[in-house]
Amino acid sequence: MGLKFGPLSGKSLIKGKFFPRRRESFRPLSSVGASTSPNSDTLDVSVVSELIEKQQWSKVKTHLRYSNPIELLHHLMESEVDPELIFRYFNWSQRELNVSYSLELTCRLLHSLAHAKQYSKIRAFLDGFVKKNKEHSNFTIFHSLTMRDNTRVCTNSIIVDMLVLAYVKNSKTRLAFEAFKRAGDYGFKLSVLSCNPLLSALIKDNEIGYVEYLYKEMIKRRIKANLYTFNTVINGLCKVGKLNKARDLIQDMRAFGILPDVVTYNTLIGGYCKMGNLGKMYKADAVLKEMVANKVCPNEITYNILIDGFCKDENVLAAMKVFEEMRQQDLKPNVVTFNSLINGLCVEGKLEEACELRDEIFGFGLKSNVATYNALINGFCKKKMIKEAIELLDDIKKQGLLPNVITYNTLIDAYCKNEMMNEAFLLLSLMLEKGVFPSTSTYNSLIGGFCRQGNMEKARKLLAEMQDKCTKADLITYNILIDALSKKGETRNATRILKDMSKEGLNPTHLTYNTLIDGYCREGNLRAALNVRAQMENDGKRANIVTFNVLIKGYCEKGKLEDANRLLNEMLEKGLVPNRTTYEIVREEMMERGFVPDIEGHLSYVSGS
DNA sequence: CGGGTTGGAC
Repeated sequence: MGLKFGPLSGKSLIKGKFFPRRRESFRPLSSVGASTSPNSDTLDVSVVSELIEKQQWSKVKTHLRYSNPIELLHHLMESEVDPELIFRYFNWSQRELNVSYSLELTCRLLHSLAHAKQYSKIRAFLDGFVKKNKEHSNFTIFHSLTMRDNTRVCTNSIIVDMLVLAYVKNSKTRLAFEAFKRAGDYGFKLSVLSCNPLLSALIKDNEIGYVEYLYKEMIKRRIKANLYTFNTVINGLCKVGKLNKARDLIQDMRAFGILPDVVTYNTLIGGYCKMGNLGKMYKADAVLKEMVANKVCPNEITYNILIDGFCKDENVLAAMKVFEEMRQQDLKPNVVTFNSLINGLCVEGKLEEACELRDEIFGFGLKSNVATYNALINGFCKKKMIKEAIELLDDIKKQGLLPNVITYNTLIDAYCKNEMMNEAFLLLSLMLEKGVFPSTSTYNSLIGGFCRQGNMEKARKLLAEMQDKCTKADLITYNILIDALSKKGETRNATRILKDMSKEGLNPTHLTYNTLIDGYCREGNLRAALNVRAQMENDGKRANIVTFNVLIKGYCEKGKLEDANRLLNEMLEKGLVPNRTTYEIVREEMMERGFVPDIEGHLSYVSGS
């Protein structure tokens, strides 16, 4: 391997301007050995590398009088110097001499590190690199990686793998995803080791569309998916309620020779438990049976998921049965188990039983935690027993526990819902005093409180304040504002908010659109209401039962009963089943005015159910 | 070569 960059004396990149060569007048004060005496303009690489190894940086510095740092790096790389030592010099010179190396040179160093299997060094470098990197796009990075033909695609792939991982670790998921996409064009073959964390990050960001894309792309590129990959993707699908797709994936994994494990089934059971619909626990139970049939043994987490599911279904009795079964299986309940049960009792309003259960935790060799108290506080708040809830705040401290953001949010929300805004703000200052940072939920409660009072000015002010503090407004924030404005008759402003949220990259839901449609209907502006419906369907969201109810009511109130009847028929054609609200509208708004709608036949069914 | 999946409270 020849010196590509020529003898150092001839091709100084900085032309001696900043590192003037004063061969005659300069003598080092000390040196490692006789040969280190800089008496020629040829640099002895072995000497410099020895200095680097001993971390004698001031001496390395003296050698830089005869060459510049970039040349020295070139020189070290052309010699057989240990890449780890070169890397040390690279870091030191960047830090202490403020040298900035070209991307190409940096990539060459990464290659030699990869070749020497110094992977942790590459990871450390890339971590720092993505933290501060503002000037290099994935495109330029990939370009630099492939510049030299003496490198292997496989070495590059490892580096790109680690780059993706570094992006993910530094919460730059968008860049990680972009790198993944581009990697395919460059022929880099990524591995599960970066794909799996990327999948998890995308799920955390609610980017399920990208999760599905990534999964399909992995199969296409023959990146070997493993059990974690499947479990992660299944988790993503469950999070957005795509349970059928999640189940299909279990078939996919079998086709790949990977068998579902306890995590797979727990995830799927959890997915069913989190659904809001009726009979969800029946489906969750079916998965449990399937799991056992496939010889996968339920663990503590399986039972906790089921117990929580039944509790959320307001069926503490069933939850208690599962709890008993759990103990029969010799599985130990933990504090999560109890918290779920306590929460279930609280939701059913059984506060005494909930408190009793809290007292039993200790007997199981367990200690209650802040979540235990949060569940209780929530129970008292929902019964409007705010004084008792506040007293629990003292109990938390007595137990040596610390209230967290959820504790404060629960109480602030209770104050806001009971029009006690002053108390709510007192708690806000208390939490700030204690160093607990308000979350989006905190602001949502406060904004909701002002909206309830019809004080839109203060609500908007809070929205601005939260954005100032980098607390992101979420879907709920916008829904609250749109709802309040619609109900106040400020539909124009509500529409403006809808536009704002889209600008923020938040997708309006059925609820968002329906709220706005309701606002226009209340104003009697049916044309605008229909426009919003069209916009919603454009957005891929089909009118649901609420949409129709709101519109039908709007038409009835304008006396346009024929049009209301037409909507009723359309609703049935679309396979939507009228609910109680539909029935009430038809009875109160249509039949009392002597109008008999076509769907009369359906009504007896609805009213009877 | 390295990383990673499931459970509780607003």
